[in-house]
Amino acid sequence: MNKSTTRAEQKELTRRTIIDAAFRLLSADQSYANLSLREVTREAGIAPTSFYRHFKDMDALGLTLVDEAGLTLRQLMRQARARIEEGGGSVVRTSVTTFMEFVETNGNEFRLLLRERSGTSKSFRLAVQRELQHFVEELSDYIEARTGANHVTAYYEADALVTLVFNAGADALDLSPSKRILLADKVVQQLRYVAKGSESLRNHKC
Amino acid sequence: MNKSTTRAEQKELTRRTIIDAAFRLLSADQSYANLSLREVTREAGIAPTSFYRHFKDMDALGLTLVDEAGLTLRQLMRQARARIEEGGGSVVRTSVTTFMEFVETNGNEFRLLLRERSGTSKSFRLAVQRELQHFVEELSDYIEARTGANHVTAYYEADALVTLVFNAGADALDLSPSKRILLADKVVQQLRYVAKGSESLRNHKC
DNA sequence: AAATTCAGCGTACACATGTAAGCTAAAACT
DNA sequence: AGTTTTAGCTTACATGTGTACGCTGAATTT
Repeated sequence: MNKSTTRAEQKELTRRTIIDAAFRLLSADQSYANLSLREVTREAGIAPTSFYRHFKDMDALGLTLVDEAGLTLRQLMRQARARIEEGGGSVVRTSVTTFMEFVETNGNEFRLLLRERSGTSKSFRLAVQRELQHFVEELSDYIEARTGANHVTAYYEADALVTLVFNAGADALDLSPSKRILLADKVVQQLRYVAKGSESLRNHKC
Repeated sequence: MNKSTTRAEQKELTRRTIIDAAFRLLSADQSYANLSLREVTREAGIAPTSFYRHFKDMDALGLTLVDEAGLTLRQLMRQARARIEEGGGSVVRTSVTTFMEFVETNGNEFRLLLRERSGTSKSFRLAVQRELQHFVEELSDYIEARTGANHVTAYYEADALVTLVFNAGADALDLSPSKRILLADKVVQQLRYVAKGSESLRNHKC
């Protein structure tokens, strides 16, 4: 325990190298599911067997990636909320724009979440679900506070909103930038339907 | 060209055997993507190389499966519409119930669509998209005729409805029957938000 | 009856995979 | 200074893969 833990430091560094390598290998044509341990270590520049010094197996690495991707997304959305509080444009529009920016600049992180949400590993599916649930709950609280809607209603509404946005993100992946704008317009409109419909069914007047 | 094409018949029969074998191998734990040619032929009871007598490669088989799954779904929904026309309960409720039944009884067909929608093959993604588009357009026409909404509005609304139902189906896959009922309630409510919101924003009165 | 087609098979090969076993050198601890 | 720990390496093996090649016998055509 002398000056600085050079050993542990190096280990952490290699661990990061592996994680970064894995992210780098994800693309439209390669999902985490068909990514092999050897590919990852090749990209990371280490021996295949060295992988095990850092992760129990590919599943463990995958769950780490899901966590990181979720974290990135959450940070971005928090940033969007800050922009909103400071009085920037419409809540809906800003949120959608931010999310679409995430999809555009972090396409492979998003693809990971998107694909593993319906993948063959239950733990992966649960991990992604947890990330999404996070957004639904936050949004639900926001709606409840803002509109005074009852708990269940707010939750249903938030869930629908998140679902629509997430799916639009998935669609965006295969679209040209110009068509993405149209897509954004579509989803903004759809979110308004949900918000308005929820409100309208709440106050049965008229 | 004598009595009956025994040769072509047999070929078609084997083709079906392969298709059925492939469907049988799909499950919560196995996606089409990580299904090997050899696994399929083993299940079908033919030699690996015989596969090529029927399909160019696994992609060709996969696209066939997507088509068949889409067809099954479409038939079920048509049947639901018949039930509705005959005056059975709510349009929304009946549609959701029918879809949920499809997910329950044809889980693996649905999983195929769900997974390949975001898979690594663009042609698969497009194939699934086409199936979904089919529903959106049909529903869009229905809404336009029924409510007199403008073309774009009806389309946006239909798109949102299909997205919500499809996603609920995905969630249903990992749930117990009792929780599926709650899920169905949720999605029914969400669909009503969309319908009501769309209508409400259309007639700006009140 | 003779010739042709072809669905299905067996063999074979080159390749990629996950991971077990054991070594090494440097870091960390005593 | 001596001992222990350990990140990373090399080698090795068993297993699964896609598919090329050529055969066979029966169905079909001539």
